[in-house]
Amino acid sequence: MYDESVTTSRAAPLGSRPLTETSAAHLAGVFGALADPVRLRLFDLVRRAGADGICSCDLVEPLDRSQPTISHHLKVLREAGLVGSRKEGTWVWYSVTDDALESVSRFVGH
Amino acid sequence: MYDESVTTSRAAPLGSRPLTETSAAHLAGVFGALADPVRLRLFDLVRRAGADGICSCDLVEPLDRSQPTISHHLKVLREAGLVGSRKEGTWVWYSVTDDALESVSRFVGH
DNA sequence: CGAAGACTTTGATGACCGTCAATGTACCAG
DNA sequence: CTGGTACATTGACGGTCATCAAAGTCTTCG
Repeated sequence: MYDESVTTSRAAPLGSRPLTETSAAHLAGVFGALADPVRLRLFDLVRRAGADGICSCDLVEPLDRSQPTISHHLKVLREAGLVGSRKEGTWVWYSVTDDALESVSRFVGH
Repeated sequence: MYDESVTTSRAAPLGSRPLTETSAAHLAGVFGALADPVRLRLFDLVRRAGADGICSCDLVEPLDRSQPTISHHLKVLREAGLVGSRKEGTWVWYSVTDDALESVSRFVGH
């Protein structure tokens, strides 16, 4: 069984070279960080918080996961360069960093 | 140990609602399809082939994986809506479909 | 028909992932 | 110091994934 709906039009970034093995690995890492529903919604919530960021404590309940699980996912997002964290007293504020998203944006092409 | 480099500026798509559980699952699926180095380079090669597409037989050698493995990865990309296939005689031509990439593009926000 | 080529599917294996309970660590209030 | 709060880390468990060899399905050609 084959898919016959093959309508293509989007061009690859012209003038650029095919993905090298290492840059593919890096990009795949970023995509991997976004390849989980919980992390996606987590990232979405953080992004909506804007420059001020959002407290980690406000991310547990809306996602209906245990606190260690949220902590784990935030770590993954942080290590992928998608979010940054700032400790303030007892709690931690998260906000997005544009670096990783820009790699994605450059790959998908506008 | 905390990451102190928190420079945020990218705004979330204004006027849109937080990601629902189902749309997050769908998007995560697309990201998951791109979360592997081999699949990323595979997709990159297909995209570079343009509207004509590229024969599956020309995708095995440059990625240095067994032919069944390439076939498997192409299936993942196809089921994610990232590429389409067209059978022609004995062999199969792959080309990109913009649908899935546009979901990504809309999410990352230009 | 029979052989060969191009893919796909199956089965097996080792690695990785999401999740939570339990525990650990840092900070604040009294 | 004691208790409580906000996170992070550890350890364990079940599930999924990438990979290949082997076998199966089509299709073309003689």
